[in-house]
Amino acid sequence: MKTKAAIDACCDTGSCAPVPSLPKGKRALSRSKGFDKELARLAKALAHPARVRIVQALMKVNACVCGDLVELLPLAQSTVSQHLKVLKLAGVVQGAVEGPKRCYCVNPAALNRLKELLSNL
Amino acid sequence: MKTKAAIDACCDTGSCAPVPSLPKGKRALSRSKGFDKELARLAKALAHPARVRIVQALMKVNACVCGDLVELLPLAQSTVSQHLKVLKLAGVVQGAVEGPKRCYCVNPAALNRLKELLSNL
DNA sequence: CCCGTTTATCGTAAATTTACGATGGAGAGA
DNA sequence: TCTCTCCATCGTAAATTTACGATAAACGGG
Repeated sequence: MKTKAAIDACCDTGSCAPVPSLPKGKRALSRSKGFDKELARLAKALAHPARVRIVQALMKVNACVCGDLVELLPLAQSTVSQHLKVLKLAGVVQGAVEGPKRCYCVNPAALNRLKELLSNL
Repeated sequence: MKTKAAIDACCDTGSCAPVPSLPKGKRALSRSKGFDKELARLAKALAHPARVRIVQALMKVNACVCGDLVELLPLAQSTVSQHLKVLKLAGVVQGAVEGPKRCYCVNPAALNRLKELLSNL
C-alpha cells in the first residue's frame, strides 16, 4: 500500500490533523494582525538575487557605500536604482546624500525583524 | 549644512566607504556561488501573505494538515493549490497523498536554511 | 462499476515586476 | 555660471505573478 509510504515521506506522524483555525492564542506575535503581510513584505524585498547582492555588499562594509554598486551587478544603472528603491521602501536599506553621490547602508533592525518573524512562524 | 545631518541619518560612521568588490574570503557561505539565488528563491516563497498564512497554519500543528486550508484564506481553491505548488517547488512544504485528500506539512530544514542564509548576510 | 469528494492543472485576464534607455535635477569644481 | 558627475525618475516593453472558473484526475464508498 503506497499510501502509507507517501505519508511517511511527508512527516513522521502518520495521521492528518485538521487545520487549527489559526489564532489560538498560542504565540502573541504570529497572532498579530499584520504578521503575514509584514513577513511577506520583508521577504519580498529579498526575493531577487540582485537585491540580495546589494544587501550583501552593504553588510560587508559596516559603513555607507558609495554608489558604484552598479559595477557589482550585470544591470543598468537605472535598474540598480530601482532595486535600491524597493529595498528602501521595505526599510531594509537607508540612504543619505553625500555630495553628488548617494550613501547607502543596511538597516540591521529590518533584518532582525525578519529573523524574528521567521522564528515565530 | 544638511549634508552631515543626512549622513547621520544613514549610519553612524560619517564617511563613505568604497564598495568592497565582493568576494573577499570573509565568510564561506556568502561567497558560495548560488548564495544570492538561493536566498532569493526561499525569500520569494514567503513573499506573499497567503503563503505565509499557509506556512503558519502548517507550523501550528506539527503534523500534516488536510486540505481545508482553503477555508483559511479568502481565495479560490485553485489559487490556494497554486500557492501550495510554489511552496512545494521551493521545498518549504512537502505533500503526501492520504486517501482522496492531500496531506501537507512544512519542511523545517528549508526554513532553517533560510535563517542560516540570513544570518550569513 | 459508478459517484461524490478532494485536489491539481489548464486557459485566461489583470496586475505587478523587471529591465532598459532617455531625461532631469542636485551638487562640486573650474 | 557652466559643466561634469552621479543618481532618481519617466516611459515603455517583456516577463512573471496572481487570481479565477472550468475541467480533469485520483481515491474510497456504495
